[in-house]
Amino acid sequence: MAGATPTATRSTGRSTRQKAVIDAALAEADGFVTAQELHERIKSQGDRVGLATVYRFLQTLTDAGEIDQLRLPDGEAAYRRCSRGHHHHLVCRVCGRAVEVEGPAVERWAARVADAHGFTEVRHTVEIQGRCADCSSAAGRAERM
Amino acid sequence: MAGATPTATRSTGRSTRQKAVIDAALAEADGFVTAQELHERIKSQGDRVGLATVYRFLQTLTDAGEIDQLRLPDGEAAYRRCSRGHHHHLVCRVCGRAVEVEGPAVERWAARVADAHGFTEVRHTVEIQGRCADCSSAAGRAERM
DNA sequence: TGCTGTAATGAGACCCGATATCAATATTCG
DNA sequence: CGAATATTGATATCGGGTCTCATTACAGCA
Repeated sequence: MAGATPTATRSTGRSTRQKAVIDAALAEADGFVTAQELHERIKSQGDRVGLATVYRFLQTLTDAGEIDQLRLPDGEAAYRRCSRGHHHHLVCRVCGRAVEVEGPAVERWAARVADAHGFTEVRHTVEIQGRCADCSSAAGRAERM
Repeated sequence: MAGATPTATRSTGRSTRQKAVIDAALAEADGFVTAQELHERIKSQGDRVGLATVYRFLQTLTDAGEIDQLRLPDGEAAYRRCSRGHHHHLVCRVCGRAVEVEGPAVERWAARVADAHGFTEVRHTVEIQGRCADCSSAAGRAERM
């Protein structure tokens, strides 16, 4: 654990202790984490980083394209280190578990459709929500209010 | 056991003037609208419906599957009347013009991906944003402020 | 190496979307 | 018609996320 990543200097501004901590916590986090969760995680590690800084750095990383941001069903933002370039997410609306999926077909479709309508500088958002296997087999529709 | 919830048709409850107004406003709105926009729209029509009621009814309709709820990039919730015909939108990020597009290929892709991961009760959201032909030929960088 | 300009930090105020509260009101049904 | 109760709505409240601004720390320069 002590093996703090050397934190390579990125194009995200000056190198600071806080950025290194956030970066490491993000790396350790398996799956998606919200800014608040990340903040808690850091605190429980004994480190101290302001919540605002967590939000700021996550935003910076998102802008730099180094992490991926998505919205949980309730609108809260979640982040994850994105391994590859462009991909989409399949999110369980019950437990929030997310799976990264790729869709070359979708990319082509989007590009084709946009082009056909004369649109440029195109970006698209694809979110698939459902109920994952675990949440389906379990008492899925126990209570619904 | 216990009295199996009749559940029959837990429609949208009693019929009230407010629900009719919201429903009508939702029908007039072409594309997506947020709860607040809908509330404003209703007020400017001379009708009076509480904001809480707008939120409540939109939630009810969403639960009943009569409208679709999606999240705007900033996390705000937007709603759209869910017509039997499923389609998506191509939106110009400059002038806001929207074009309805269909994508059978995307539907199949989404279904296949979800199935491959064991997800059920799947729904998906696809939004394509770009700069339309008019806004491309015109001023280049008129980013919003 | 020490100094200095400036980006970065952080505690808390603040913003705003969404929900909860609860008395008053409207709707449905016997 | 009148009772039972679902619904409404003004407002309080909640919570995620951003902004402010004095303080701190990084990095380049002499």
